Amino acid sequence: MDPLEDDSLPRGIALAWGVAANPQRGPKRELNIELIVDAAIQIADEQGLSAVSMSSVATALGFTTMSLYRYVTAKDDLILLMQEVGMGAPPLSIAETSDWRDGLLRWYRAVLDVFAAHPWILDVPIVGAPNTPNNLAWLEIGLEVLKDTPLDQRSRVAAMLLLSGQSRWEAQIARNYMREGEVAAANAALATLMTPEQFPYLYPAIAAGAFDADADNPFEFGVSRVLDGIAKNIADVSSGRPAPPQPPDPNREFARDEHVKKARERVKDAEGKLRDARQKEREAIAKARERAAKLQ
Amino acid sequence: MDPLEDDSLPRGIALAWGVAANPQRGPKRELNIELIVDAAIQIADEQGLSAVSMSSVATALGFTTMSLYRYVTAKDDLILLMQEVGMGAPPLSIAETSDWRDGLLRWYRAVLDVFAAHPWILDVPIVGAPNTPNNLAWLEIGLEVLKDTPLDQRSRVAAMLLLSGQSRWEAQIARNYMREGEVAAANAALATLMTPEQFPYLYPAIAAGAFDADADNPFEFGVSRVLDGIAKNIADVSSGRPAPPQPPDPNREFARDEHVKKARERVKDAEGKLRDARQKEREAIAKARERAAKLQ
DNA sequence: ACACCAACTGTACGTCATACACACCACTCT
DNA sequence: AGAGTGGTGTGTATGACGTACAGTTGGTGT
Repeated sequence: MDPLEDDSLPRGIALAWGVAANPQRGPKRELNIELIVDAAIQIADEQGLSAVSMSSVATALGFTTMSLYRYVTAKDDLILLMQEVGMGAPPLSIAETSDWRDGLLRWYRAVLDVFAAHPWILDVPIVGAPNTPNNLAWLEIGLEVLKDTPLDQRSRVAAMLLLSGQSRWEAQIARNYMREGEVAAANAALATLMTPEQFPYLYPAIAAGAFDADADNPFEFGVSRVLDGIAKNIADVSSGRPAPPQPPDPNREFARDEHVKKARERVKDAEGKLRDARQKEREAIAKARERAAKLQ
Repeated sequence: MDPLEDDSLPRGIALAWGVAANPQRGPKRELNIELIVDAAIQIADEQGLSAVSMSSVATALGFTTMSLYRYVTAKDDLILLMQEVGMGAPPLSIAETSDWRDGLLRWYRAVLDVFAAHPWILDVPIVGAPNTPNNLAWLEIGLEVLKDTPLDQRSRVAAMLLLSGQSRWEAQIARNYMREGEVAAANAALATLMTPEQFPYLYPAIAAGAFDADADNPFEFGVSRVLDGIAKNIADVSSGRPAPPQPPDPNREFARDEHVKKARERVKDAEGKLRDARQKEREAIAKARERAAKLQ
């Protein structure tokens, strides 16, 4: 019946695109994926992502745990679909402006709204580039906002990626500051632990309340900087000026793989001695224990 | 012996600051926290954070699982300490420049080096504002870099927070693009699924290779924008010009709590009907099943 | 009519974090 | 010196979790 089916695709992705093969034979299905995902989302909304277990979802639906596996190959699939459905489609009003900056700000705020409604989305680990319809739709509408901009394709995508990251980060921070009591307590504890000598620049900042929940701090500091940065890039490009290159990092004169390996080595080396010492300590303990065991 | 002890502090934090109470009585301790944390880090370095279990760490050390609980109240403590130790102290060379922009770039690259060496740090959930020595030291040195800047305390902290977020995000992305084969495969799959009509702006971008692993794309696009944004902010402040306010969002005229609640409601409302429908469907199924059960 | 396969159930397994009870030990106080 | 106490590492147990596997039942294509 369903002409679209593709076994080569991860089941979750296939489901998200609605191209999963649906079998014809056998008893009629009593459940469906939307129902399952929806139940899972409801649980996550109410009790957080960690409360979403195959069993909790199944019981919410009145089925057994294992029945879900007829619709989803693994819990990861379910999580992926939750994220996709939870994000939803971006409000089209985002693109209803001719000012790219206004548009991106709308985009950003819309994303933050989604995160406010479904905070658990922030707990879903990022697996790779977006490849499900709603997630791509968010990217799409962002690119539409940038359409009259002189940026090239790569830069547009990079700009949207940047904004995505910023929105996630901001939402993350906001969530942490949700419980204000904890913040105050943490700040107080911090004050007793850190000394002005240890942290000459940080201490006064905290004393000045820079760590408190946003009082008069310009609320959207982060996005504003990001948008300013994009604006500068746009201005540079449209004035034909090449973006001034960052000063090269002596350790970054390699291809990416190479570089990461290098960095890894450098840090590893730095930690090497300490590690070796501890390894030895560990071995010494192990030996001592063996000896003790033998004696006994 | 240890004059510093504070029961009111979460054990993990106390340990990080080295102010955890160390008991006098009883048999000599065979283990110590550094050893445990170090073993855990080694496991995470080699097999990822998910491979770190109380049992795996204990066996690596040659002790029983439960013995670790004499040093750590819960696995979360261990994770917190792993993060703290994994971050390490920031290289002091970061502040050895009089140019804030250069300094922040060094800061950023140093953080990326750490993430390259310990990718699992990205998997450690952010719990709140940094409150352990090394994490604060990173913030501290960032503030030092900004010391000759006209920014006020809050803005400096906000700027560092922004840069932190960007570095995490960039590292996250970089990690995802590590497995290039997968990326290519995903892009190919995507091409078969999305149509140019559905995604008029995105489709050409992908076709143009905007999704491919960084080829000629300016490598540090994100940071460059962020630094440009901070530069603009600095310029504005030092020229006495007040930062131009973002256009107010009609939904953001409330205090933060209020706003989040509001947003939550809006999205919830939007989804309400769908949800209700599905809830009803679910109930209908449940009833049908009950009836069936009774008949049987 | 029959064969087959699919939908849901039930049970089982391995892993995990962690509670709790033990046996043992060293410092402290008498 | 001897007892008491609170600490050590160990062993066992529990409940939650994801999911493999083996039914049992029921629809559909032949």
